[in-house]
Amino acid sequence: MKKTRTTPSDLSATIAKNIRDAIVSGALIVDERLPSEADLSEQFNVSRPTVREALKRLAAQSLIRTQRGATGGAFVNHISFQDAYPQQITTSTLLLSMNDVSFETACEARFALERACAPLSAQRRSADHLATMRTEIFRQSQPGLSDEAWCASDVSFHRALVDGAANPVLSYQLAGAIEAIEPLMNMITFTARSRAEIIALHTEIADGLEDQAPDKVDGALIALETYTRQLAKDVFSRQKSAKTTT
Amino acid sequence: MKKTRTTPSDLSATIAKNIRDAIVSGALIVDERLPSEADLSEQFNVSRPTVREALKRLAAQSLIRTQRGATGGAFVNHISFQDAYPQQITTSTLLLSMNDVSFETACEARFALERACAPLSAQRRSADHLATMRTEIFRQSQPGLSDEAWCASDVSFHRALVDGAANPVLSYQLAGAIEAIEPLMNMITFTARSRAEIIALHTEIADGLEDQAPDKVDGALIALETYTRQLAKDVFSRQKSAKTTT
DNA sequence: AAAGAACAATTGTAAGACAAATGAAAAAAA
DNA sequence: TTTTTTTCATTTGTCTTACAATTGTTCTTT
Repeated sequence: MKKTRTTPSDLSATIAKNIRDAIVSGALIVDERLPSEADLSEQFNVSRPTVREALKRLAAQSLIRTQRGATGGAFVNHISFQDAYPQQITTSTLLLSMNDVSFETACEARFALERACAPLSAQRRSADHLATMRTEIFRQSQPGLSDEAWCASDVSFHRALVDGAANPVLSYQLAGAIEAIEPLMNMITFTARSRAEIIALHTEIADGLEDQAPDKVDGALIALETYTRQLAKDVFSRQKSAKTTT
Repeated sequence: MKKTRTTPSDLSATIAKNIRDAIVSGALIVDERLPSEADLSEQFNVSRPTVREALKRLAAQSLIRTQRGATGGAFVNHISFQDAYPQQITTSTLLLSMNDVSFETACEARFALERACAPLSAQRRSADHLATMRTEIFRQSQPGLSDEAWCASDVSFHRALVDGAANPVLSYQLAGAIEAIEPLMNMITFTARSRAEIIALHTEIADGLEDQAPDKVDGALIALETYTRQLAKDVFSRQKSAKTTT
């Protein structure tokens, strides 16, 4: 071994970490302008392309934004919950698809989190949230609704429930769980019969929230979870038997 | 306007999105090798530095890893929950610090999520989880414990609770919530008196889990939330009065 | 004084070069 | 023949230089 090699021979990663730490620790505050790429390359003793690679890493995490022109540069980004949603969803989706998470596990997590929101939502939900849920229930009852549209409506319904809790931290956390699991849900809610059952439970949930009756909502969510898991079990066993007969 | 300008004049972002979509959609599978940077720059008709900026964006999201050498290149990464934790925590931390999330809101979310895990944990917690919790409680009872060590121990305790639910999706979601809120918690748990109270509640939680008594755990968590919020209120009002007298 | 033109600063992109790593193939030695 | 060494080709990591595009500022002209 020639050198101690504390650096992982990846300057752009090192520089990115350096700047990221400065942002997280508060040394760089929101909307503050970073030194220009030329200045940074001098400070860190690297070339401009290397600095740029580091900045792109940070941009990928929405930590900075860049602007061209005379007064341009890289600025510390204000990360809103809105901005963080897509990243959260992308990561959650990949985590589920790459780690052999069973439907059971994903479903359990999703409903556990959603049930955590329900009491708060029953307490605070606005007329808007209730209206959204009623609208989505109506949409779901339309016979011609495509599977994709059904799923989108289902997501909207449950997001309204979660948003009703009026806690952005919860909404953010739940967004990943609900949206990432939706593709898995797609497979099991395509028959008219299951739709009718789910609509009935959705109605019970909306009623419970309107009446500010957390127990009623909780019961409906438990029923919905049970029903969903039963449907999934049926679908999977049917797939298996179809495979053996072929 | 000269052009339609669908491209935001940010080639590396466009290329990154292109490849990211291929990964998320499953067109590129785990451990598959991407074309070399030279090939990619030909395919996308851009220079190699631009391709590299795109790849660094993906690397920042842990979507790919790169390797030098003859058989090297960029490979689609297998994202484990373990890998995703730090990103989740970084993002959550910044979201809290940048969005004026009140302590009340953060605290409410954290305990709502944790209480969602508690029944599952009471059902499935292993001896290991219980042992970890007992160990941390013991550590917390040591008089000389620094504030930092106390907080770290507190995090370990609650993570053991959450991990006891044996649901990686829940553990992942909670990691962000618990760890990101910890800095806020730091401010309020520094007196011996509050430590003693918290240790008592921790013990109640551990007992409840050991006895597989979810209601007992839930009660203790509610008490802990109430106590924490009361402490926070006291600290803030004291800060305010200190400010006015100065 | 107002409008327009030139200017300067900064990021975005390109091209070419060399260094470093690394596996594979070829050559040499046992 | 088998093992070790050497060479080599491929690929990423980094640097240098250059130019294009954008945009606020300053100067000039009307």
